[in-house]
Amino acid sequence: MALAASTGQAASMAFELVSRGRESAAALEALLQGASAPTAPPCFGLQLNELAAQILRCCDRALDALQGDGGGRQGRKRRLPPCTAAQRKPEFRPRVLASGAEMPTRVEERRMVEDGFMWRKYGQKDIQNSKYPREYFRCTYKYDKGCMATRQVQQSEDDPSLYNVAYFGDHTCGKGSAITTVGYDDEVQKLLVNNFGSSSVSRFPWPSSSFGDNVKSEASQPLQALCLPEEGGEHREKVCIKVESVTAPPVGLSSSANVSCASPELEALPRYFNWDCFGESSFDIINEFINIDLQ
DNA sequence: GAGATTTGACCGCA
DNA sequence: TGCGGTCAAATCTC
Repeated sequence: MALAASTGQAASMAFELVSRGRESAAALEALLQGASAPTAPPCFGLQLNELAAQILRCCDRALDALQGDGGGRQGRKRRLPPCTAAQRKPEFRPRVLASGAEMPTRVEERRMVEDGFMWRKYGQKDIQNSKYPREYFRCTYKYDKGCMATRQVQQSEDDPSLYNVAYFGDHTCGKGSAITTVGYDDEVQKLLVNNFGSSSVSRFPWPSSSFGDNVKSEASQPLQALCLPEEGGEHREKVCIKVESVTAPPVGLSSSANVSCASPELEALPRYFNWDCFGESSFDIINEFINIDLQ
C-alpha cells in the first residue's frame, strides 16, 4: 500500500517535471524557429532545432508512459550484455560475400548526421598504444551509389573531450541529404558538398609542401584553435574546437584532415571552416556560435 | 520488421 | 606474426 502510494507520488512528480521540461523544450523550439534568420549559421540552427525536437519527442514518450492508462508505449527491452564469442559464434561461419551472395540493398534517408552526409558505423577497433578505440564509418550509400568515402573517429588521449576525425575517399554519392532536407541555401550546400568531394589539398591555407609522409604538420601548435571563454566566472558548458593536424593523403585516397571537436555532433563546424571559411569570416561565424550556451 | 549498431573473425600488409 | 581495416551475424532500437 505504502509502496503503491509512494510510487504514485513519484510518478506524479516525474510527470510534473517532464511536463515542465516539455514546455521548456517547446519554448526553445519556438525561439529557434523565430531565430532562423539568414544571418544565423544554418548548421547551428539545424543542430539545435533537431535537439529541441528530440527533447520534445522524449518528453512526449515519457509522458505517455507515465500516464499509464494502457495507451502508452511499452518500455523497451533492456539492453543485454554482449554475448561471448562462444555463445554467438560456436563455429566458423563462411562470409556471405565470399559465397557470392548479393549484398542487401537499402534505402536510408532518415538518419541525419552532423556533416551533411550519412555515415554508417561498420567497425570499431582497439588501437595499440591508444587508450581509446577507433571507430570506422562508411558512407551509407556505399553499395547503393558505390560511394567509397569513409571516416575514422578516435577520442583524443590528450583531451578525451576531443575527437580526432579523419576523412578518406571522395563522396561520389552526391548525397548531402541532411543539408538538402533542412533547407540549406544553395551556396552553403554547394560549398559543403563540393569541398567534401574535392581532393584538392591546395584548398588548405598552408602550402601542400608541408604535408609529410602521412605525418603531422610541422606546426607545433594547432593550426587553428578555439576554446570558448568563460564569462564572468560563472560555470557554463562550452564547446571547444580545434584543428590539430593535417596528414598527407594515403596513396589513392583523397586528402584527409585530422580535426578535433569537443562533440562528434559538431564535426561539421571545424571541417566547414577548415575547407572553406578560413579567415576572418570564419571567426565571425564562430563568434556567433560562442553566444550559444549549452547549459 | 527494417535498419543501425555491436563485436569477434577474417584478411592484407609490413 | 602482429596490427589495423573490414566483414557480417547477432543484437538492439524504433
